[in-house]
Formats: sequence, structure tokens, C-alpha cells
Amino acid sequence: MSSAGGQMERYESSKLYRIRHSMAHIMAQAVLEVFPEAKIAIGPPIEDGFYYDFELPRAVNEQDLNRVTKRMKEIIKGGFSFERRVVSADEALAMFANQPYKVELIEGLMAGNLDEYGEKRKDGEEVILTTYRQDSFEDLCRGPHVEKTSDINPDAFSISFKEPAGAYWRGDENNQMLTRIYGTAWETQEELEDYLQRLEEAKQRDHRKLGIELGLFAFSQLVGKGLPLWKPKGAVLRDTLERFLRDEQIRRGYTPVITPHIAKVDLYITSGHYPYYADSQYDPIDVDGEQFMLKPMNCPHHIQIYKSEHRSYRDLPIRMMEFGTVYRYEQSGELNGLTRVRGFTVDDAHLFVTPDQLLEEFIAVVELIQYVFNSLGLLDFKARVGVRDPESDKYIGADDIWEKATSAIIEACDRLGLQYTVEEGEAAFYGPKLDFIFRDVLKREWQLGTVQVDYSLPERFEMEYVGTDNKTHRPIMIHRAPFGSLERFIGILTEHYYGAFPLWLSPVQMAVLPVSNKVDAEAKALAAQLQAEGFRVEVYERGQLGKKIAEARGQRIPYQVILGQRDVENGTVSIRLRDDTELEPMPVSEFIAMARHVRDSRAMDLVPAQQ
RNA sequence: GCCUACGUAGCUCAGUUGGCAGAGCACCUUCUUGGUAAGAAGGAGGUCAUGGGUUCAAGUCCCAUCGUAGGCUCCA
Repeated sequence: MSSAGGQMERYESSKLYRIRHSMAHIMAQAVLEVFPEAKIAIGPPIEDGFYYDFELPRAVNEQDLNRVTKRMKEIIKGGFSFERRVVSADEALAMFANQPYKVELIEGLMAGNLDEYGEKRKDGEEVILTTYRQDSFEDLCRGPHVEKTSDINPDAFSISFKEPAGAYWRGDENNQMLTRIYGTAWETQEELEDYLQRLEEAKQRDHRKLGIELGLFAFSQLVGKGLPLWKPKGAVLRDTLERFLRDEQIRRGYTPVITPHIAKVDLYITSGHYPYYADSQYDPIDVDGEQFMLKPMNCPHHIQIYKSEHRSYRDLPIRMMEFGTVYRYEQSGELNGLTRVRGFTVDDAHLFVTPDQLLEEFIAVVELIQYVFNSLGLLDFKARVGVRDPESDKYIGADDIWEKATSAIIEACDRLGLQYTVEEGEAAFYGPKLDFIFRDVLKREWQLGTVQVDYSLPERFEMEYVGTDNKTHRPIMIHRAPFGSLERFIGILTEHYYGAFPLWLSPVQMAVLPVSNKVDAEAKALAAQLQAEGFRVEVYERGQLGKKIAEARGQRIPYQVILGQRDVENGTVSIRLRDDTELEPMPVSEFIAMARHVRDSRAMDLVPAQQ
């Protein structure tokens, strides 16, 4: 996005926005010329481009899009001006008599003051209907547009870079499915090419592609979709992450617990999960007349552990941790590699605290999350406080409880000096939460860690502790997960690092590359020595050295340990880093010391700074 | 779940209007014994996702199912 004078220009008032908005109209005109019977819906600018939704007589193909593109270029070159006109409702209804979606829009605007997405308009302003016309095409529209079509660069847009997509009218799955044609448009051809190249790079970085190449995970039709299988290299990566977090949590006073993967439906009826989230849970299993289900969350189980003993204020805070695997029935169309699956493991913990302890414990959790992100080199993240949507009734718990929880989160953020935004409708159903949104190297945003303050579940489960006053009190729960889910997190990490994990996380940390197979035996002995030092090592025995290097590079092996006759005689190794840096031959002991230091300090660089 | 497209060897892909199932890489064997981005030759590997249908004949056309991709919807 362009910026002016150091201050971010609002996208809505930028030239790019007007270009894209105008492109949507131009595309609609071209599509109507190719498909005269098409019905047009809406066509707004979006990030990086625009779209327009159509009801078409048949599926569009590449050829259609080429024809549309050709026609769009002609319209652009025609230099038609965009003419704004204020129209009365009757006039508009007459003009769009053949366009049912436009009629619905006009009626919505006049009667219910609904905007183009079917949402109640918030500004409450009086509705003025306006249209914009270019060439032969006039569309109901608020604007703004460029002055004339020739203000647009005919070589800086593309509509066939993405497959046409189905989209529900007004985003409601009960409505007609329309065909959405996406476009991208820029001021210059270079910007267009940059954008297309960024898309290409994202494709190269895709964890689904890298996951296969690096042997991290697999899916099986027989096991079922959305159920990842961790292969040895993925499993060691995941296990390393788990151990890192487990150790860190134990240092901070957490205690591990373990709970089963199924439980009686009654547990989730009590917790409130069952009625609210019936759609996204697996159907219950009948066992001897009782209903059991795969657990969609770990918290009710942990609550039962809390309740298994009589608790005193002296026991609190209790911090229970579990890498708990949960199962959720995601719609099949939503499944996506490791980032959206049907069975995944949450790095879960539940803290049970007194009101006095809440703030301190909340802050400690945020500090843990910051520490974890820092250790992994995830530096670009922002915090979002998710609060209730006041219009919705999907939440449980009384108003004053929500207010208490929300103000606790905001106070903790202020005390930590955290930059945060507050967003309505982003709360969990039982309480408000603080989410950490991570931006990866491609500037894509991912929701990772989450912390939730919960007064509701303690209430529903009638949790208690005895206070100093010898009376029973209700604990407060903090739900939190720094990674969110191990699956999604590793998918994101893979893309962020482009498969080149820091040494401590690399599935294979070093590969020994014998220069010829005359030194294969020595290479194996060296590998055994390195393995005994606790490193994950492979020996590459196939082909000539060049081929071994090519393969090791492809596998993003951090240290490529080259061993030839010369090295054997001198007791040295020649280290090549995965970024093609070649180090001077060094004694084996020196290499081990260096690698150990890099690994144990969880450094991002493969060579310590002082070297 | 919905719309659209796709599914051919472990991986990446070719396969004409329906007419004997292919390539590169990987794998196995042999040769080569090498110093920083893929040495050479040979071999093996397939119920063309699965099940039906049309046809003298189906990888190719039709239907269903499963899976995948891009969207929509959803995301505790």
C-alpha cells in the first residue's frame, strides 16, 4: 500500500482503490457483453484487487475469461468517463428491472437501510441512490471511481490469475450460489508482475509442498482426510517443540496432566460446548446405552481433575498443562494441509486462580508467550483483545462477569505495555480473550497463541476452593495456548522459515558428505560420533559430491559436513552451510563445540556471532 | 456442506478426433572413485483414484463415490 508523508493513506481513498473499483465495473460490462443473460450482483475492490459476482448460464472457462479480458482492454482504451448520477428509487427499480440482485439491493437500501452485504448500515445516513456509467454500462454504486477508463493501465491487471469461484449471494449459504470472478489490478505492469511473483513465492513456500519434500507428514485416504500422519522427520520437529515448551512451563510452575480422548456427552452438556457447537463436533458414539464423544476441547477434563480434590486457597494457583489432542468436525471444504485439520493437538493449559491472583497470572502467561515467540524468531506479531458482539446471543455468562473478565485483560495489556486492538465478536463463547496475530515473512497474518479469562465454566461446573475466611469461593480459569495447535503452528513455521528451520528444530541437523566412497567408513564413524553428541545426523553416500550437495541443499540441511581424504588425514571437516557459505576446514572437536553452542542457545544463525 | 476444476509410476508431468500406457527425477544392478548445485549404462516399477455405464474398443465420453486445489460458508 502506498503511503504519503509517512502517514498511511487510507486504502479507501487511494487511487488504487478507485482503479480496482472501476475495474469491477469494466469487468461487469465485458461479462454482460459475453453473457447477455448474466445477472450481476456486487463487485467491490478488495485487498490486491477486486471481484464481481454473477449469475451465469453456465460455468466460465479460460476462453471466456480471455474474451472478457480482451474486451476490458478495449473499454479501458476507449477512454469512457465515469458519470455519476443521483436516481430516485422508482427510476433505479425501472433501470434494473432485469437485474433481480440489483432490485433486491435497492429494496434493501430503501426499506431496511441494508448495505450491499445485507448488513444494517451503521452510519444511519439518509439513503441517496447513485449510479455510475461508463460506455454502455450503468451500475448502482456509491463510488468513487477514476475519472475515465483510460486512467487505468491496460497492462496492469489480470482476471485469470485465480480460478473463478463460487460465492453465496450476500454470503449466506442458504442463498443462490453465484460465480465470482476475481481480478487483480495495479498502477503499473511492474507492480502487477511483483504481485504475481509474490503469489508464486507463496506457492513455493506452501507447507503442503514442503511437507512432502522434507518428509514431515503425510495424509492417507484410509485414515481419513484432515487427519495428518507425522513422519519421523516431522515427529522429531514436533517433539522438539513440545519438549521446549514443556520444560519452559515446568520451570514456570506448571504441572503436566493427561486425559483421555473421549468422554461422555454429559461433560460437554455441562460445559456448554455441546449445544453451542453441535455442528462442529463428531457425532456421539453409543457405548452400552451411554453417549460418548471425541473431545473437542481439553478444558472440561482438566476441570474434572480440579474437582477430584477438595481445594483450598493455599493450593492456588494451579496450572495444568497437557498437549491434548482434540477432534472437531470441520466442513470438508475447509480442510487445508496442517493449518485446518480434524484432529489436532493443543499446547493447552488451564490455570485456576483466585481473584487476587488473576492479573499476575495473566501477565505471566503473556510473558511466557512472548518468550516462546521470541525464541522461535517470530518477532512480528500484534495483540487483539476479542470481546463479545453485543448483538449476538451465542455467549454464556452474566454481563457483569464479562465486564470483569474484559477489564482484567485490558488492564494486564496496559500493565505490559502491549499494543493491542479491541475487536467485537472475537470472544470465545465463555469469555473474552487475548489473541496473538503473527505476520509471516510474506506479511500474511495467522492467529497463533490465545489467552482467555473465564468465569463461566467454574460457575457451570460449580468449582470451589476454601478461602482464608473458611468460606467457599469460586476460582477463575485462564485458558491459554501459545502455539494454538501444533499442527497449524508447524505448518506456519515451515512456510515462515521456507523449510530452513533453526538448528535446534531441524529434523536433520547435519549430513556427512564423503568426497568419495573410499572414505565412506570414516564418514560413518564421524556420523556416529556426532550422533553420540546428540545431533541428528545422516550420511549421504549416493553419487558424486556435487550431487550430495545438491540434495543436502534441497533438504535444507544446516551443516553439510564434507569429509575427504585430506580431512581424514588432518582430522578436520569442511563445513558448508545451507546458505552456501563455506567455512575453513576445522578440527572435528571445534565443529562439535560450535554446533552444540548454536543448538543449545537456539540461535537462528548457524555460526556464532564472534566467529 | 456449496460452486468450479483436477486425480496417469514414490515425486513432477506428457498422453491428438476413443484404437498396444510414456518421459524426467527417485529406486535396484553394474561401471565410474570423485573436493563444493545432480557422472554413465542397464533394470524394475501402472487394475490410468474407486465403482458403474456408453462403445467393436475407454486413461480419453457419461454417472456416482472418494481425494485434492481455488473460492464461499464456518472456525471453540
